[in-house]
Amino acid sequence: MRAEVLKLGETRITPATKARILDAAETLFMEHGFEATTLRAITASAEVNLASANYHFGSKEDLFQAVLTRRLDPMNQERVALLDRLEAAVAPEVLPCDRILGALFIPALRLARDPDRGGSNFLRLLGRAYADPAPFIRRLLSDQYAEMIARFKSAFGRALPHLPRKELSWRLHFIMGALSYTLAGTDALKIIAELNPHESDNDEVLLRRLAPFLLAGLHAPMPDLSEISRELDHEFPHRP
Amino acid sequence: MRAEVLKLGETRITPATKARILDAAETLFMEHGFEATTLRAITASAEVNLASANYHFGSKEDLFQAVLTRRLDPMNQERVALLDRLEAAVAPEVLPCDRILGALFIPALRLARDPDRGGSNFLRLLGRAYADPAPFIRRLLSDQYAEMIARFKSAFGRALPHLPRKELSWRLHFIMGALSYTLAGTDALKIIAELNPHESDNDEVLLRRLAPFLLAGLHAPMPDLSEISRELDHEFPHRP
DNA sequence: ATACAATTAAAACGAACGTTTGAGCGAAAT
DNA sequence: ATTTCGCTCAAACGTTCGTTTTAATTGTAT
Repeated sequence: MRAEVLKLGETRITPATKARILDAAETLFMEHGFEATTLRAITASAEVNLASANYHFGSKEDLFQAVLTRRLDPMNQERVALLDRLEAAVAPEVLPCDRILGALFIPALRLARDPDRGGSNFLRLLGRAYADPAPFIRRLLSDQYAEMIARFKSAFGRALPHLPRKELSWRLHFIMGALSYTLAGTDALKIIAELNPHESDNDEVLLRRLAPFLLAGLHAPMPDLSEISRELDHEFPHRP
Repeated sequence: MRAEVLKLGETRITPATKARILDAAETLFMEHGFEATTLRAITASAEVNLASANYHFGSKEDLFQAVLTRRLDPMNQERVALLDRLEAAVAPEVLPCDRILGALFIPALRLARDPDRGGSNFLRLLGRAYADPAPFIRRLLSDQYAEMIARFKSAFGRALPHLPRKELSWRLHFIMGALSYTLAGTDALKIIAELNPHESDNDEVLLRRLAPFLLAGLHAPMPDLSEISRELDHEFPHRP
């Protein structure tokens, strides 16, 4: 069938076709999402034959997975490695929240600044994938993120020992959501917010703005979960 | 062609078909997204003829718009109306941030608790739509949100006079992002966070947790946007 | 040179999509 | 009683999708 592994002694280089398909797919998946992107558009953009996509990657879903893992896996490994080093540097003291957040953000920033690794295109694709309802995408992200999230969660748990574990889980959920949503860069709301889209901040400045916002949220007091409906029922007695 | 408006004196009731299509479309669009949901699945679920969808709504995009505006328009009107009343009640003093956030959240909570208005299904659909790259969806949301966002932005501006307008725009962007992402309810990350998905919080408790988180973010200190690359270049001198 | 496996190329496959058609129906209007 | 009109229905339209097939081409080892 297919053989991607080079046997010993062979000098055949990896064909450019495969990389061209990955690059084109990354851009088009980012622009239009998974369902709305066709293999014909991808192979046309990559200037390769249609059948090459199925030959090299199997199915469209496998291609999407390849596009995602190519960049996401190394980035998450960087995140964990950076967190390890930062924690080791201050041991046995606990690493404060802002440094932990840094370990989460800096690898994303570095990826955004490196055009050879997809630049901000890939981060947008990642943000979109977060909100995609397709089961195989959710499974894929779960697998890719599980380790990293667990590692950061325990780090945050040490930095915020007073915070109940369940509340911490939710706040991490909010953080990952805000991060992915921001990176997805739906420009519709930027325009709403009266931001000039042409002189708009790049991803770097954007994450610099997001970090203090989320840091403050992490240190927020516990929510009052009692008397849920009081305010709710009282605010709207009648139509004005 | 088509006539939805009843002439004077006519007593013909609105056919159930139209509502059945809207309800089925709401659920299916929520579950699978716009592209992956077919008109055949919608009409089959609604137990109506396939052509009925095009007859009543024109195109698939128009149907999606009808599903969205049916609930979103009234909810955003409620938000603005509630904000007006809260501000009038404390005038001439400025309304504090937590009350403004309440005006943003409470109508969403009320919608989530009302099964007749789509319950939490619709909020999930809304969250998904936020991240959808399709241009017509982005245009649609821009139109639906523009007024409401502008109104809340000026309210927050009065409550946070020290905050630069651009920073406020971004924080509002983060808030709407976190809100929609949370409502979208991608369960993949809930599982990651080791939350029991079966005894999971409902939308009401969820928003109660989100509100203090975002409130703290609003009051966060200004980010330091100088020396952007210092930390970045320093953290990774070499591979370990 | 010959054999062989990897890759590309062109064409076609069946299925599923959004949409349209035209006949038929029942109730209101004339 | 007949016409009109909103609506439903089964069927088909043309297109496009992901994938497969078959043949030609390439480069490397025998």
